[in-house]
Amino acid sequence: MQISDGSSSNSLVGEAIGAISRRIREDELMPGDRLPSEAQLSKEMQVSRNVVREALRSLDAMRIIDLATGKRATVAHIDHGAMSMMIEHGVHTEQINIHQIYDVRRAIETRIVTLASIRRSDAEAQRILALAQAMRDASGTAEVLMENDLAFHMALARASRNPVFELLVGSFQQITRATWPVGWKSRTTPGARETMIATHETIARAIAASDPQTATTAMATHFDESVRALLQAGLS
Amino acid sequence: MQISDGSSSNSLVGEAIGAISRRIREDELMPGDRLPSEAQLSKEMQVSRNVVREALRSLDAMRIIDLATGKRATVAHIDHGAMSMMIEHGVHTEQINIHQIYDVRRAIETRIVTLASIRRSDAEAQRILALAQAMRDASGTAEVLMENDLAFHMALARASRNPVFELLVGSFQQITRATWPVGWKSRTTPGARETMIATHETIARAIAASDPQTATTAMATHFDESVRALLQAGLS
DNA sequence: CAACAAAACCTGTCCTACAGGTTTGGGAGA
DNA sequence: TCTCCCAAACCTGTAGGACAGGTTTTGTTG
Repeated sequence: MQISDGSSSNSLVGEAIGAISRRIREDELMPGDRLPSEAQLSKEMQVSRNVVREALRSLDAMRIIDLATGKRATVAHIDHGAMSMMIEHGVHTEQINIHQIYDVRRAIETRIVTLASIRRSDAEAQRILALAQAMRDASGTAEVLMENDLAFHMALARASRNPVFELLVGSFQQITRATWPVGWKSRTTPGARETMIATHETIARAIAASDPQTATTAMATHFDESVRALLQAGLS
Repeated sequence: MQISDGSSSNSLVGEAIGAISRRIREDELMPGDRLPSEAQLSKEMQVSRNVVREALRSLDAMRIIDLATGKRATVAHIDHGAMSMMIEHGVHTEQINIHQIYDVRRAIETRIVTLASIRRSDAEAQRILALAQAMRDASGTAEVLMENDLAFHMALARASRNPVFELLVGSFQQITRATWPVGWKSRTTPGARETMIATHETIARAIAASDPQTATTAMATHFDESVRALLQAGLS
């Protein structure tokens, strides 16, 4: 249904999208490399500059290229911006619910900590420990705590050395930001909140100690606990 | 960095993207609902129709809305088209390698079979069994076998009743299509090929028998075996 | 040879025009 | 009154031109 490999849709814009992405592949352009100008593409494919622009916008929306005024389009680095929007759209239109996202995150992040335990650099281990500490330091301010929590999970994904995991964790960040407070508020006792922070510390220490077993178990526990908190808050 | 919640980039198109997605959210439009016409949006936001069109194209590229000639734009159902292209782009530009994708698939699909074993309808169980059988029937023709293999994994994702899993499995389909033959060819002995098909049958039967344990183990084995096959083929 | 300024190039936005789909509303006929 | 059908109104797809700012290239000067 979509473009992908060979040709494309029946519209000129669709064909242009196909032609441009094919060109990126066939010329083996790497991130940062520049594409031809709109005028040149327009001339080459014999379509109006309008069509070229809409095709470039589409590729930009998918984060396949970067657009900037005055400069020519460049091949883009992977980035979760587009996928974030897709996920958010799915949730807002009730095609996805929060539990489904947590289930996916659990599956992904338990694997991530396993890999992170094995592959993390020392600097990454330090940063992860620091973020866990930052969570504890900020335990009084929900918003700061949340941002450190998100950064913590992102740091794990990065330490897994798999950009796809990083992409996925990043994609869920935005929607998590919208629902995180629900889970936090449902942890009414100091003990429940302490446990949540302590679990992050356990994960951080296990990764620093290159102990995948402990790290993975702790992450699984963390998600079990988070889902319970969300359910308790009566979230759909 | 991206739009998402509040406002947006500094370009008119960026603002238009933000305004339109905000409108979808605030008006609580559901998939299939129609958006205002380009002319109307253009008048409302005081920008040229050109800007509106580029914004709509962007949202279409992210599969947030559907565009069709003559008709007004409608809110879209979730679909993996955009993510497929993003993944393919990542692989072609060497930002992602095949092993990383298999690692993610393993993490996701072991969870999928667990869920599918529990949640699958009888019809889904039948279809999954039928696809495993189709793989065996087509074992002589690599291409048909591959398509049935892909359909098999897609059917599992659907039976997990989590649209995010479906989205992810779908997203990896296109790139898998490009690398699947490598793994198949590296299974040089009839025994290796038989094992690969038999594992799918084991998974199918376990799901039909609502046996998550067996299904999950078999899926893990399947991925271990697939990764070994790819390594053996010397794939980067 | 380095620095700078002008020229050439490029993208962002607007406008107008028209070909061909789609939706709608009204009229003809039952 | 209701149904069916067609024409009018509406809408998107594509083209081409124009111009205001950015960015890159180039050529000249110190």
